[in-house]
Amino acid sequence: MTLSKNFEHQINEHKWYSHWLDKQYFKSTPDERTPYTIVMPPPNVTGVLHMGHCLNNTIQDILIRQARMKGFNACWVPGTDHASIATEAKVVAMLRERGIAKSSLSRDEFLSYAWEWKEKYGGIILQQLKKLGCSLDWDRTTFTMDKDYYDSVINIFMDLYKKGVIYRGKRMINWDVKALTALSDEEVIRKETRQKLYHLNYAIEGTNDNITIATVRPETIMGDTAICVHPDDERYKHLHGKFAIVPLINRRIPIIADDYVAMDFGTGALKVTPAHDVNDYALGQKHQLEIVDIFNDNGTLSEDAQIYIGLERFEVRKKIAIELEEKGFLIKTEEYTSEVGYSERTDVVVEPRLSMQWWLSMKDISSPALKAVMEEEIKFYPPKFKNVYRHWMENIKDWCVSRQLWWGHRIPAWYHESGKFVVAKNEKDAIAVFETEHNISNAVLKQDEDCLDTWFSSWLWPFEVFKGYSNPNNADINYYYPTNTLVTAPEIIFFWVARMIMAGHEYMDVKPFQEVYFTGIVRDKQGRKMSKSLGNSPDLLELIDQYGADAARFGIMIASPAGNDILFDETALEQGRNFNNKIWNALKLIKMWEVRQTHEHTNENDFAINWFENRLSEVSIEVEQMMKQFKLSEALKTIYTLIWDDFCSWYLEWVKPGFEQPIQANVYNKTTEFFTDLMQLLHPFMPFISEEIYHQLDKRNDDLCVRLLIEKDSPNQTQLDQGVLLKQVISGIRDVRNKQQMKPKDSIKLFIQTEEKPVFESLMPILSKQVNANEISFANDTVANSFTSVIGKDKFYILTEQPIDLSTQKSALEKELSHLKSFLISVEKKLSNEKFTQNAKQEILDLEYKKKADAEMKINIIELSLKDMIG
RNA sequence: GGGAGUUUAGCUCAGUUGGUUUAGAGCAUCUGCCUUACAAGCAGAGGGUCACAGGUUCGACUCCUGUAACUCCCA
Repeated sequence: MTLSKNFEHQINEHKWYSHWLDKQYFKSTPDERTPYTIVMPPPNVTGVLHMGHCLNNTIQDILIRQARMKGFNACWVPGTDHASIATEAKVVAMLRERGIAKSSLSRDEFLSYAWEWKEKYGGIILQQLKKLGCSLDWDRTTFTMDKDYYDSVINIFMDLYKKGVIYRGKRMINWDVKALTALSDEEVIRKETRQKLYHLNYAIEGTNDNITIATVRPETIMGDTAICVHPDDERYKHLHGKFAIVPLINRRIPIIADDYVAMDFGTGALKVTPAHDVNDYALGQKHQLEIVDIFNDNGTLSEDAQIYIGLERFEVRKKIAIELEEKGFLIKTEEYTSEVGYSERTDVVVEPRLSMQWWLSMKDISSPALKAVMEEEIKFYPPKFKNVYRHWMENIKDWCVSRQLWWGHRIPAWYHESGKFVVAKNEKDAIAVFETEHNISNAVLKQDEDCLDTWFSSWLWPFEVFKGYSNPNNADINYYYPTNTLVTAPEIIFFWVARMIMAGHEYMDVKPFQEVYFTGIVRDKQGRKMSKSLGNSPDLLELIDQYGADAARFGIMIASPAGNDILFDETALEQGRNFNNKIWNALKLIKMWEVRQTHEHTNENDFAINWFENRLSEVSIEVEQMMKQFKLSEALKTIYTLIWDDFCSWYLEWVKPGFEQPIQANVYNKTTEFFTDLMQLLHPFMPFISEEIYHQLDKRNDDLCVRLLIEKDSPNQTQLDQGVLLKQVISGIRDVRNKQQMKPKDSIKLFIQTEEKPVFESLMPILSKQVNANEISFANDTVANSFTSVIGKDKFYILTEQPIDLSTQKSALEKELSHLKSFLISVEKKLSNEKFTQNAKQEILDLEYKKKADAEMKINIIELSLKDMIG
């Protein structure tokens, strides 16, 4: 069978993924083996695959595939998140396109559209993950609104309510005036925004005096209920206890003093609007100020504003500024840049607002979760995130769990027209409880219209995918939980990771995972975060089509050091594709040998085989170590070098027979064995090509995907050192050849002056092949009319037909000599320093003496050579 | 304003408790090669006063202090 020119990724990806599925290699059920479990961070149900998912899921697949090959019962659970805000926003937009307003629909009608949308577009992303080669147990696919999952979310809400940690309260929240919902602090994006700072005059009651305040929100003056100054501010001391008059509406408000005010900002006088600013609210509470809410839900002004009723807030800002100026209240404006909060979902400016919401008290529930991480019961990689986590957990605030949305888990609270309410699983229960509690009959109750925050369902993920709460102590949860590794983005450390740890401790009494690996954030070449709005996120599926899934995996992994952001560059994928090509060509070479085997046996390839065997052990052990520390990028680099340089560039060249010459059968067999081992090392990173090569190399009854990794013995250091020496000598001599502009076809005669003849004897067959020497022998002295090269402690004389130009040689030797001399001086200086010889450890001292001796010897050799040249 | 982090070759990064032949990779660059698996390749080379300024030490990329720039989180 002839092999294609290059690795055909499209055919092979499809072929192998379906084969793996047919064989059910990704399916996991509890058995006697030790489990290795990962739950996938569920992407938004209507999401599409982007670079962040690619990175995240490639890492998980590498870990899972490696675990599978190491004999663990590997289980990787897929699923999707209902993503209440994001999905509802998409459904609303879709309906709007069809000319349907959400407000014209009943809740049930809206939800049927939403489910329709979910059935149509939901889970596309999971299909896309198959293209990447992800080895997920598809039978376990979970959705956060599956029946059991939904019930668990509701039950947990009721349980926490019973425990008294869920409460209802009017609090300052972040209000999204477009989505008409409350946002958690984490859903608010702060952006540097250019604004105007307006200086406004408020008249002091009963005087002709004024006080000037500075504000960026002149449209909120109708909500002002005080003016605040610093108690020590000399400029305003005379005004303490007096009253000011709000312009345009003429409300009388007190002038209060509080050291919260910064004297050096603006005018040092602050207008206080408790209904529309978090800090003002706190100030209002402290000084018992009146609260005047001047906004409607949608960001227009309410009747309480008295003026500009029904107009939009930013429009009012413009208009009121003009009116204030016309009426003489506006003193001046200045440019001012500060951070303003925007909704993560709708990108509108967030309105701080007082609202009745459901809250979860975090103090008690969070303390075991803090402890678990600080005491490394759960390990974070990289560990720097421990600090971030601690800082947040120690300053944790209560969690606003309600959202003014329909798509999600509906809050199980039921209200009576009297305003009293009960929390219950369904209407029947609610009525029963309510009637008993309040001793009435025929109560009519209405369920809360709001939904729970998405994270209030995803914090159950690690156990509820195994139905650990809905069906306690089932076989799966007992076997797979706690899971092993969580791979996620650092951005959601608080949203999700921290809360999963809390839920795990609260409901399973155990941590949800052993370790968390935080990936970097994928950025573009300019370092910008990839996002839809910037349009700088490449189409991953197109890239996979173009370069292949293995190349995409390679490209994203090679550039992603543990915990650092990765700058995505398409050339990395090209590198991955080239790597595929290299591997493929090595296969082609070996397949050419297959048909030309001889059972004649010589030992001229023994060195190459021994060396590579040791090199393979060395690297296998290194890779194993790196993987344990999540140095995946380094592990991949190491394997890449082993395959490209050590295997292809060195080993294969060393054992390669001459043109159309046969290869010894034992060499051929060893070579395919090595290649197999290499593919096994590579498999977790690049599953498709490695599986294909595995089957190309030999007739197999099994698949690489599930082949068990055999632990390697530790390598023989002498063999490895000799390999290094051989490579150095080959490169050194090739360098001379290059510098002398010898053609590859020009052969040379080589003389070696060494104290280690036996070593070089075993290297000779390879050496002659690699530097094109038709004759190699040992010399005890200088060889006339030759080029000299000093490599390590040995001297090489190269004899050619070509006329000799010694000048380049000479200057090279002189350069080397001066380098060695200054090196020697620095070593000698160190050694003559008494304090050094007294304090340094013996092994350090020995090393310095060795450095000195080596340098002296090399200097000696080079000086002799130079002398010969002159002579 | 508070906290965390980063700064090593043109780019992306390694560099383990201070000492490993006066700092290592990959990519890019340069030189020479269509050599028989691979030009998506082969052979070789050049390139860094380790952000800056001090300090501790026999010895600092590594530890300490300060400065600067950038990044992230929180007010």
